[in-house]
Amino acid sequence: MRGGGTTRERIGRAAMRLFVEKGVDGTGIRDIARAAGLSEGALYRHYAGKDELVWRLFAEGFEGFARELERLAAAEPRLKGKIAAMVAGFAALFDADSLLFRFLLLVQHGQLERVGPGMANPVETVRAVVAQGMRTGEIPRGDPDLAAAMVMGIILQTATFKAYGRIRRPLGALAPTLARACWKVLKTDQRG
Amino acid sequence: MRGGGTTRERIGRAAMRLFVEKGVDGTGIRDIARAAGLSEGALYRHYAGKDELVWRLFAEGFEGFARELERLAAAEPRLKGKIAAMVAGFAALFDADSLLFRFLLLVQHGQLERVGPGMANPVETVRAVVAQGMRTGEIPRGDPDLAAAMVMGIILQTATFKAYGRIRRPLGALAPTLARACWKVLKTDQRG
Amino acid sequence: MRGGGTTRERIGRAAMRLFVEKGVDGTGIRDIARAAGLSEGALYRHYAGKDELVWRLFAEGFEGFARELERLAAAEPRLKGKIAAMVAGFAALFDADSLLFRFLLLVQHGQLERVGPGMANPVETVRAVVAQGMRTGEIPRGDPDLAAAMVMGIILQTATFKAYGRIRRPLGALAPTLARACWKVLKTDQRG
Amino acid sequence: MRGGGTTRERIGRAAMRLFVEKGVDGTGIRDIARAAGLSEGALYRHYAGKDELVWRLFAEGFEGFARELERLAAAEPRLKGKIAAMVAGFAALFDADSLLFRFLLLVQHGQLERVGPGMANPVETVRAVVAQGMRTGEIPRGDPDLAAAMVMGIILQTATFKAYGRIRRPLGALAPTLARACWKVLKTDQRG
DNA sequence: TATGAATGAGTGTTCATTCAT
DNA sequence: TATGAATGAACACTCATTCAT
Repeated sequence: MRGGGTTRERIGRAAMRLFVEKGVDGTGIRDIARAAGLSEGALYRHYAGKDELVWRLFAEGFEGFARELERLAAAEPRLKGKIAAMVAGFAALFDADSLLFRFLLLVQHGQLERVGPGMANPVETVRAVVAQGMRTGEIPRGDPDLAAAMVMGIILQTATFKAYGRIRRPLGALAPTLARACWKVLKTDQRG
Repeated sequence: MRGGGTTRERIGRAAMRLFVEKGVDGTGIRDIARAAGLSEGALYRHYAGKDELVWRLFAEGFEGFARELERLAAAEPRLKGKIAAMVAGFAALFDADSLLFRFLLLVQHGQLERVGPGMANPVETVRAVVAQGMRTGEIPRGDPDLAAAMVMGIILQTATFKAYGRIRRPLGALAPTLARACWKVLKTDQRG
Repeated sequence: MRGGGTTRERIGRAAMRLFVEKGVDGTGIRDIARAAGLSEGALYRHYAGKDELVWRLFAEGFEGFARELERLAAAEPRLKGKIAAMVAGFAALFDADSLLFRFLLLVQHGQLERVGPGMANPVETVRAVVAQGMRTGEIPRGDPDLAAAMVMGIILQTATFKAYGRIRRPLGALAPTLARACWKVLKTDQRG
Repeated sequence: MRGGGTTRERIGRAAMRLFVEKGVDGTGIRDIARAAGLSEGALYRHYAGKDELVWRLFAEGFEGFARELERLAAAEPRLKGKIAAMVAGFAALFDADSLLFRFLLLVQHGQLERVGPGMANPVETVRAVVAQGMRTGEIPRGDPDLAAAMVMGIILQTATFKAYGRIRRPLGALAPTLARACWKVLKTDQRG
């Protein structure tokens, strides 16, 4: 077991890096095995197949992050604080593990249909927080999906620009600005 | 030449539909040829290959839409109007041709590196409008990329939610709300 | 198209020969393609896959032979003649195309479950002729499956010995002897 | 050592069952190891490899049964009795251990070339008994291989039908009928 | 003796592209 | 211009066997 962690983890990180660099379809089992330092056949001791590998990496990151978001939001009593905490959470994930963040962005559209209703989900978490804020009157009533979309868009598109190098500062440094922007958007009345 | 338009156009639309439905890598030349009503070999009379087909479809849509955005922004004298017009332009494209919009969203990350600096580009258009607004003092100074990211995010994530069925109204109906949200975000001071 | 017949037929004969020589599992698509003088990929233009190739070869031979047996039996008015004609039919198939005969013997156990009830079937043909003979009183009543088993066994085991080289004469020369043996077996009372 | 017998025997029985169910090529070492309750590597302490495992199972059953047949035939003074005893021996093996019988039927064609001339062999035993009967004048002279083929066919095809469920009674109950049929066949003059 | 990770050659199959017709 | 058979390299995956522990 060269490198840190278990063989399974080594495979996972190598795969994630390649997926982000070359795309999932552009990355072969051979590439992953070579990058992880073992043979193709050995890989199947640790993951049932390529689809399963992609799914496991996605599901673990997706659900883990969703739970972190839930925790952060729950620790704040009021909506404004919850939004700020969640934005900071997104930024922290990106800064701490931008590979994982970019991987999640990359593969989400192919994996979301496998996300069952019982699985923790960052989108649902944001939507739920926003919807609750509408019920408590902290923000104007409106379509919570639309509100969640705008908040998510502010965060994720900024992360995308960062990933492309259009933005140089760490997202953590931008989190207060992003949070303020999200808050203003949420305070906006959705009616004409 | 069954169906409207030239053979080349028929191929393009058939391919675009399949790419959106099954992904670019999940769609074979044979699928496209069958859907367009010709043989595999004949397809190569119209496009040099699969990569070229993807690129042409992307480049035409991308550049065409960028020029439309430029036109819409140029027709408005002041920043607020430019933003509203561009948001309405995004919404109109989605409502008029959601297949093209979703195709552009889908393949952009694989194609952006082929977009040269001389090519019209919606992202650059938005960025340029925002940067000009900062120079004229219509909005506070700050990082124009960050501002453009937030504006693009509000629009594109809403379109994504719409594509997933999370939002049911046509984007045209939401455009005023989205424009107002964008404007508030742009008016936000980026400094802590 | 080197060699006689269509490419599809060339593939079929090459495959059949290899299957008999090395077994179905021992024969790879690569072997078949090489023996048929084309590339692996091209083979899939003609057969959907290896299983399909085996099945088509089996089904065509199996059903074709069953119909020939039916025809031969139907041309004789009495049971003794039907049995003799069918035995001669088996022998003629072996002598004319021992490759096909041996192929059918080889793969039958893997393919019989795909043989639907609507498909002509040599075993059922023999069984039906025997059962009819029991009804007409030409042979003693008994279990028609047992009677058919003994008749088939006399024929097929002799063919097997011939295939192994234990028997040197062509089966056609042995057919009268085999038919006589079958007839004696059928005349035997199955009761203690 | 769970279950009866040695580990080696447990492996052998598990393998034999899987071979009959799924075919030799369709059964992997991992399947066998799992079914026998040990690991893949451990299996190699007991058998040199898969081919060796198949061969040992075949050779033991084949030779053991041949010797049993020899014993049964030797205990009878006259040909008719020898034939009846051997038929009963086949039936008894099938009824007592149909797994072994079906395994022998299944793999014989792949293994017969490894059967050396010094090895006891049911086919040779039957042939020798028949040939001796021809010499003693108990049955008409003729090709002993042809006679042996017909006798073997009557028995083995009936066993095959039994294995497929076409025949429901135990073979032991059919043995007298089969023996009578064999005897009639042997009494038949092979000349036109 | 037993384990199961690792190997490396092998499997059937797919695919973008070419080309004779 | 159109066809579709052919190519050849790639693909994900399986397997019998070995070996460090």
